[in-house]
Amino acid sequence: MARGGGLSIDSDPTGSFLLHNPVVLNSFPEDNNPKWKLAHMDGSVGTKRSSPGSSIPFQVNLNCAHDSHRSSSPSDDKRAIIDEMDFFADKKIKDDQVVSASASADATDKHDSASTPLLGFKVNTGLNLLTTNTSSDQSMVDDDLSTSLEDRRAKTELAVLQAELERMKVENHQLRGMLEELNANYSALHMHFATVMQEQKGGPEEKKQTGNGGALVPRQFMDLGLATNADIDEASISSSEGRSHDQSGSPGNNAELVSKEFGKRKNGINDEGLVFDQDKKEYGRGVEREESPTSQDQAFAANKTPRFSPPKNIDQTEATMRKARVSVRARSEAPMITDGCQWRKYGQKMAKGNPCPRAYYRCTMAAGCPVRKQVQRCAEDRTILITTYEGNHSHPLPPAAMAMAQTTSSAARMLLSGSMSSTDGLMNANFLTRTLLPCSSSMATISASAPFPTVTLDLTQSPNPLQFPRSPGQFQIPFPGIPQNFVNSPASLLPQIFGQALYNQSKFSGVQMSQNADPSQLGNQSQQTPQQLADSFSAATATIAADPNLAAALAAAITSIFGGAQPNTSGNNVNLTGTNSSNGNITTSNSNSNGSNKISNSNFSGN
DNA sequence: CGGCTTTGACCAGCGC
DNA sequence: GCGCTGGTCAAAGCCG
Repeated sequence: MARGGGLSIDSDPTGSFLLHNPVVLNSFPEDNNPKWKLAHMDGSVGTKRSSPGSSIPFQVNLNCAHDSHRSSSPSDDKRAIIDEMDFFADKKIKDDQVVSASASADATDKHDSASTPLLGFKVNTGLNLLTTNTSSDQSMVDDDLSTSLEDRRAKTELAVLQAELERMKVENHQLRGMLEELNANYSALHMHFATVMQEQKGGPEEKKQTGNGGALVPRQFMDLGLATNADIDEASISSSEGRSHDQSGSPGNNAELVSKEFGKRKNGINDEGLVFDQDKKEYGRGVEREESPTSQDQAFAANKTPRFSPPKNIDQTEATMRKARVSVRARSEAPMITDGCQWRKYGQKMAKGNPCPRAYYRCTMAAGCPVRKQVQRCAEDRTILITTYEGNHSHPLPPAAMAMAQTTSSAARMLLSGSMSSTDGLMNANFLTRTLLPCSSSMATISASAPFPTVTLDLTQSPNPLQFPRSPGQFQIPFPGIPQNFVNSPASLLPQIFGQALYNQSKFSGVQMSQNADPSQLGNQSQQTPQQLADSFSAATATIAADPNLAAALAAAITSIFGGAQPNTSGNNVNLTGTNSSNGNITTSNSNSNGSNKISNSNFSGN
């Protein structure tokens, strides 16, 4: 975390992430800049067709009006330039004028062949009215035609840039306003939730809600659904910091132990169902446990909206989530995808049916963090890296790590909340499909038949609505367009973008599910659980996320803002780290590892 | 020297 | 019960 650096995307202190981009637009002439790709992901970026020599790359277009030019070939530059100018000019200058103007400019420098004459043309068609030096421009015409054109172009560019800057400022203000409103709403909602909780209960829960210095601080999204447990976890860690971490027990399971006790205290649930015991293969019975006749099921029988029968369900979800897995498939040459967390490899095994070894990592950002991940290359396509996450972090996360944590947490919750609502895994998948489908192109797969509930987020698929499930019983949910080259990028920003998108959508799905389950519950505010409240708030976020123009900007900004509530996140900066940057990501040199316990002839140079 | 990786060993679950 | 497999442990070695 302290080793941040390398590739990063910074929001400004106010969290105006996307709108900050125009400032640096001219700094990345090539498309391999992550910022650039990021901007393209959400469809909010209109064009990247400016010639390298042009200094007017208006890539960021929140109006998303020029997407069609994204793939413009060089031959389309003429029209593309016209579109650029459409930012400020009245719509549609006649094409024939454009052609004639550009034809006369063929003799100019190749880099400027598109922009120079067109800009000059633009000046003549009135854009120059935006400048304050029109008269001087005209005087220059008398002296030297070429010099005049140059100056005109420069001044026009200046005017255009100034106008664009102004526009961006306005949009920035608007977005800031929206974010502030969202923030205020969130705080109000959180306060209301705390009040309700205090009214309903007292004692430990009350203390938990205000346990962080007594003040209610907006938590990051990831914690919303699990606020109580998360608080407990943090309290556990902080209270045990003084003593050495005892690995002789169940290593890394302070959180689980506390969670268990918390569960017992609150629910009186039998340990058998909720104990998270690493020594007993904590991932082995996730689904089965759901079916055991515990008090939870009785509650379910009495109340068909298990998600909202308060804390006990949250506990159960939490416990089950430790068994749920979120698998991310992405093309990457790197040994691991960058998720912002710090990992320590603790094992490597050959898995059946895959010549590539499977590496086991555990989060080392905090002693006792239960989160683990497995990294393995796909047997069929070794360019695909499969990373499987388990558990929830029991410690504050750096901004760069929050996205993936949110992703896994949300996906797991989404899956598990579905399984809690219905014993039919198909419903969950269909539900997920329904709720996540609207803006999608990458895919997610739910495996109901796995030993533990697993959500596979497949970012290797090209957008194709006709894709079929990879295997029976699996369902694929596309995700917002993530360019292939983006995923391929070793400095992939995938976690941030994807994580936020999924998170927002998953939250939204939670709301939908709640509505489907029992609409009457929604009217009863006083009985809302943290999950409900979080879902309600997140529904708004999801709605925003559905807007391709604002999704990325708001997602990043919201993440940065709420992430700022985390103790270890200074300010609202969002640092998206690339593969080579930081946050202590292990860059395992697994290329030297034969990596087999009992099979030693693998020369696979991956994880 | 501390942190990390490597890797053989161990354990538990599961199917036959 | 046995073998297979997945998951984890922990000693040894490496590295900065």
